[in-house]
Amino acid sequence: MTKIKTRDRILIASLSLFNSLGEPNVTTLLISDELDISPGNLYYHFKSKSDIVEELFAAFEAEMLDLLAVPEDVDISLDQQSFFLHLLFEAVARYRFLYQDLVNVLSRYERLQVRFNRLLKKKTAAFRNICESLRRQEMMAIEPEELDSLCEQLTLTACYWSSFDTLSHLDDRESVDPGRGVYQMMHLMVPYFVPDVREQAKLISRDYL
Amino acid sequence: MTKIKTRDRILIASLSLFNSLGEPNVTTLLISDELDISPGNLYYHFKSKSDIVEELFAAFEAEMLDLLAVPEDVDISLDQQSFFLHLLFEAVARYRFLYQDLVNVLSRYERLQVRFNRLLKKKTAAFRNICESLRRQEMMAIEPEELDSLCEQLTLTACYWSSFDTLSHLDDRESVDPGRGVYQMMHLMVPYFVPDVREQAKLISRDYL
DNA sequence: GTCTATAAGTAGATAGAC
DNA sequence: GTCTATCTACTTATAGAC
Repeated sequence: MTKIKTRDRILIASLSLFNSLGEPNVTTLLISDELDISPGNLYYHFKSKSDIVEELFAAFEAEMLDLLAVPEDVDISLDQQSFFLHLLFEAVARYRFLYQDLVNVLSRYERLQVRFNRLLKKKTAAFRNICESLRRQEMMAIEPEELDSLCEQLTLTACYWSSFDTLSHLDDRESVDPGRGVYQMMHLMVPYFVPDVREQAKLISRDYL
Repeated sequence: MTKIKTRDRILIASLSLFNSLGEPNVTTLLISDELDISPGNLYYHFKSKSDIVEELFAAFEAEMLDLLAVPEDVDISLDQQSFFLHLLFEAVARYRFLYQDLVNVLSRYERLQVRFNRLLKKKTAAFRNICESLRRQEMMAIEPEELDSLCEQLTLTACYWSSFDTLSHLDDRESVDPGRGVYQMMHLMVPYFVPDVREQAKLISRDYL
């Protein structure tokens, strides 16, 4: 029986509530209620609600920066690539409250805007790295203009897939399955793979359905 | 000098404020302030804030249903298709407040959920119609599995492009250029066009940059 | 560290005069 | 139709006892 510190319990409960109800709909009172602690106690650990949000964002940011540190000039296999996508979608899903009401959240916590944008840029850059690696290995054939468009599209999809997916079942917002997202991302790249690789990629992608 | 009724002025101002500040950040007081009328006056015309939101949604819904009534079994040209996309992005941009904080808005105005989902389904169906028309004309070559994935991707992009685009410049949220969105949508389809059409589509798409 | 009590501010909405 | 004044409810945050 490990005893989790109250401070951490607050973070965990907040993340869970934010994800299922949307950050703007979660009050500090609701968080403390959920944990059976007093609101005063919550404010002993965090001087404001925005501190909680910012600390959760920092955790997300750290995870993403770690994940997105894709080395250049390395040969990436299809399996590594789909695994990367899987981890990416998993991380986004765990902090999906950020994306569900993105404009609202970013406008109320202005300090996050720059950092969020930096993550977006890194994401696009990571996709570009991957595509260029695949091209060097002659697995992918794509023109520069198409590559730009594809990488933007991959970034957009990485951001919004899970929100888009939850739209279909807004009633139960607890569970999110990252699989369809990975499938969709793979299928964005499929047309640009050379024929052999294309079939292989389709096979891999189907595992994610 | 036409005199616009106060009721309509409220709708217009609300839409504008919702789009630029995000619906949750716009209070009824702010709306009445913007119009130099009293909050009481606003509540004379609308019995609640949600009435304003729902009336704006109804207008959006009507526009979309009109636009999405794509006839089946009709030959669609590339130009018609890109024009359709243009109109679609324009409509979405004009009501972008709905998409910017979609989960939040739909969870606070529950009655909109079903209707929004219906629009989403119609959107996907419209894209499917278009693609199948292009396939019948032998302009597009695509397998069933790819078609499913493509139509979903088109729907996702139609929903979120303008939100995604505003992320880059969150400071000035007044103007939104639908062009890039159309370009991006065209480029999703480009790989599936037959070679001749592909070049033509690329040319058309560049006009939207 | 945790509680209770409460302050301070803001939102949506109503009542009643003009 | 429009205004002023006001109510109620809720949210964030603080003070001070245990």
